[in-house]
Amino acid sequence: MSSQPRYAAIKEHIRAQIESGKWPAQFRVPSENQLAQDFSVSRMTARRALSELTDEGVLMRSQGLGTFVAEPVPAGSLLEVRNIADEIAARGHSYANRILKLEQAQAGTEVAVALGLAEGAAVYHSIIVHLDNGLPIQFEERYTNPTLVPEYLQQDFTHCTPNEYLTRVAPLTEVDTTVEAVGASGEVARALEIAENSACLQIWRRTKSSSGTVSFARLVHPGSRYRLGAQLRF
Amino acid sequence: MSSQPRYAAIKEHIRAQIESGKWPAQFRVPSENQLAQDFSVSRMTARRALSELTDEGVLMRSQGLGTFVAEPVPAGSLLEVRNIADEIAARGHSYANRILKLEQAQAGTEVAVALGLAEGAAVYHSIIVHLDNGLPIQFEERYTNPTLVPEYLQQDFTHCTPNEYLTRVAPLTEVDTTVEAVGASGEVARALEIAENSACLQIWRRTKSSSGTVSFARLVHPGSRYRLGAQLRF
DNA sequence: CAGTGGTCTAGACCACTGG
DNA sequence: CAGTGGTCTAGACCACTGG
Repeated sequence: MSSQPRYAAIKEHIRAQIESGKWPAQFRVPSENQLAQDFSVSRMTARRALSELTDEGVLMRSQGLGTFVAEPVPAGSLLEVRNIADEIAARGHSYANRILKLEQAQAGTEVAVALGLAEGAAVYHSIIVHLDNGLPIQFEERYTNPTLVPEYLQQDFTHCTPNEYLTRVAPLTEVDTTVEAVGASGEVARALEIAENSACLQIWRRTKSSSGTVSFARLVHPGSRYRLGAQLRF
Repeated sequence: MSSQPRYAAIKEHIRAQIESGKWPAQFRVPSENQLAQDFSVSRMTARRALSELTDEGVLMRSQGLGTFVAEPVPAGSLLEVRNIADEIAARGHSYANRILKLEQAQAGTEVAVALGLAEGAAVYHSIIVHLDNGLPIQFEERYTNPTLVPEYLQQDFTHCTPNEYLTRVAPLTEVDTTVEAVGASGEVARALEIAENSACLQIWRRTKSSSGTVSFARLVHPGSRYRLGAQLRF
């Protein structure tokens, strides 16, 4: 509960003000000294909250002037986290999936780091293949933090994707995305019904809510059947 | 000269060790206490250097274990159009390129549609391979509208990338981006020095300025040598 | 001038890892 | 156990901005 560091609590408070609209873009946030007084912490701790939010693009700072709420980043559809079932439905196609795995597992190094857990800690592990008009279009391997989403294994993912479920029970506050091209491994090739080593778009996605890192997913799409798009305006 | 903060000097020193190869990936870097002693600073200042490099993805830290050099991951941004030469320079690597083509051509159907010209109209066509530390990292094929950028063919692209030149002469107002995975064609494989059909990240980019569609580019990256990343916050 | 953020110190206590 | 990183304090001096 109160295991959260104090600087994190201050960050959360500031985020909440911005999200509620109480602090719009260009709003001047309290100074380091003011926050230190309000939260009964040292100035260095208040400063850490402001500095990290600045690094994250949420705030802007100017020496002698103060700290201000930054303009929200414009994001194209490439950058939204969309639910694959909705995407397929929007194209007027039929959606279906195959649940290949849904179990508890132990976190390996990479998963532990991504979820902020100890190596070997219990995690929920799912592998689901999503079909567009009967054709496999996404291989979704996902590791979920059991502490934050204890009911994960009990869900019926045939009618509600993990993405849909997770965004409902743990609203997203932050998403890290990496996109790369890889050749299909044997496991992925079989699941997607494509040739081994054929080019695939692989997306790594780490989703966080206010309570911590919720989930870490690898999404693999056959290169021939999927594209990501975005329109940016300046 | 000495106007540089001390934590920045420590960061620079660590970066130099990594770039010179003296500290390879997984190498254990000196502890906070050790650095504090070596540089005659407080632990908090040494810590700041390590923390910032960790946030930047250069180092990895584990409580009780130590701080280690991270695996290098070149990552472009999904959110902005960056100049590949700047990206490479930002990683502390050397940039070079090979100009394979720079000529006038006739627009095919796809190019004509993308640039909003008639089929068969004159366009400028360039193919340039960009190298990161001597390793091909991007195959850039670009079609440019001669009406909007008449001086394109006269540029010296060995020292200024097309991207850099175009953003200078025709400031961007809009960019359409599509990302997909493809197997390398023979031409691309030869230029990037990779095996044919190996997985590549292919980016289509149409850039517009206030006067119209300036340029249409296809950027192909070896899957193993490039990633796109984005951090989104809500 | 008072207030702001930027840097820095010399301590402290804690959780965690390995031997 | 000694060593590591994670958090935090209560001070300090500085450069910068506005009034």
